Amino acid sequence: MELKNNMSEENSFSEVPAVEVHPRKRMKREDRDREIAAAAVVFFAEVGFDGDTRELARRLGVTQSLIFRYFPNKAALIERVYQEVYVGRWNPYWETIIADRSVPLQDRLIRLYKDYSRISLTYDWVRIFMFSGLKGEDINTRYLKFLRSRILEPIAIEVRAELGLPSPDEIPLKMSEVELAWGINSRIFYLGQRQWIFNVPLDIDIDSIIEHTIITYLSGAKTVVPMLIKQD
Amino acid sequence: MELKNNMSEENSFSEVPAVEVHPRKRMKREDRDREIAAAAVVFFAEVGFDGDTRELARRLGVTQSLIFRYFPNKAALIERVYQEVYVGRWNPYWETIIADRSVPLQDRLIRLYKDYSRISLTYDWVRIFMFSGLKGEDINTRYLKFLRSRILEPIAIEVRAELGLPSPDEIPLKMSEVELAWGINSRIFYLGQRQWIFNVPLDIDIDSIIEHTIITYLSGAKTVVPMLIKQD
DNA sequence: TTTATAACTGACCATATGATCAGTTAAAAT
DNA sequence: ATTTTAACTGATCATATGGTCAGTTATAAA
Repeated sequence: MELKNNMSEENSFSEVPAVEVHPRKRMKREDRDREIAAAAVVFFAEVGFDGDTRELARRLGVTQSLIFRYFPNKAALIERVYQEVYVGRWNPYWETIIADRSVPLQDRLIRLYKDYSRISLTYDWVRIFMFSGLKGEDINTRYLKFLRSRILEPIAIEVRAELGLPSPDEIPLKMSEVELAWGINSRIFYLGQRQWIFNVPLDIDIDSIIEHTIITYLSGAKTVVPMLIKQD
Repeated sequence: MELKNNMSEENSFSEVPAVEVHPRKRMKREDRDREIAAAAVVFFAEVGFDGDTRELARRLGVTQSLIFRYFPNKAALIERVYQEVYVGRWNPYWETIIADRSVPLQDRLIRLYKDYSRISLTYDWVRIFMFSGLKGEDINTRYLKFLRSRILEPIAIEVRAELGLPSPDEIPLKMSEVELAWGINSRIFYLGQRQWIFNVPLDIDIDSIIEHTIITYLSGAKTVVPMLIKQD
């Protein structure tokens, strides 16, 4: 098997110009804007939000003052990075997979998390997420609340159905059932942290781990959830 | 129930003086040294290692220059913080709990992780761990390798015994079995991150979550591990 | 080819921060 | 009470960094 040489495609059209260091000198406002934003994501993911704007400019092959002609101040640039990463990379498709009862639940969850991990186990994503969290930004809080309502609670509901237990209309979802679903996400996210933050390699491939995680979760849910919904 | 007024104990002896802002002016070298180190842990946990030494000094009620009479430079102070947090808080007792087969495995694991979480789900611990990881320090890598050999592999071995499967002498531990045990830690650690970094409150108490986590893990292991050790 | 537009630069400012050191003073030794 | 020790301060330096702005120049319109 040989790698396709995509160098030959260089002069093809592209909506978002890749972050090249030696392109033409002057760019259209919109293009340069996107270029700076994209480079900022990578740069801040690497060094954190205390990263020097001069260094960012150097990587872009541009003066530092130019950055401040596109963004009023550093905070605005960081805000833009959040938009790119948190808002821009969410895929509504994930929400639809979960409820599709024509597919076995185990398969749905595996498919969901394999796809989700392609975004959220990225170097950029994992590190930006941690840097912004540690900075005390509330965007993380909002993201996780969103995740809870769009992914975790739906999963807990499907588990009820799968196990032939009463629907949430009859017995409302317990917090502990949702907590159990957090377990999946924590597992996945930790993989990203090991890879991109702690530098501890994963010994087996991510897709296998995801499969085991889902199987473990469902297996555990079968044991634990019936107990949980009986408690007052 | 009333709060005990411990103000009256103020002039009692104490080995390590608490971080008081208005104690006597001059301290013995050893005491001040410990005081600075302790304050540095809290301070850097809060704001990160880019935190200003002047601000740290202000919190100690001391001049900034004093800090540099106790530590040659900021890097040395940070190194000291690592010692306090990583080395100083490890409890060898954890390693002994696991192998005590007079107690059911489930109980051992629950006891282990309840105790472990009292340290590693601390505001200071969780945040220092992330800040140092993001800074690229290899102490995190070393810590996790240590954790793997002292906690996770032993757990995987006990699971083998519990399930009546061949011992590691006969069939060596698979990476995937250890990966499964990582699942427990990832779950626990994520709780800490939600609390102390992402500001997403835990809806139920940590001890319950730990119990569910262990039950889920063992339940999943029963399903998955026999599969794993059969693969080539 | 000339003109008009706006992308871009270079020099500069104000402030923040790690680090140094000569000198001060509380507290222990005499 | 006096001397000695060492904990501590205050002023200062060098550099790094966010941000500004007058002026330059590539590029497209005329």
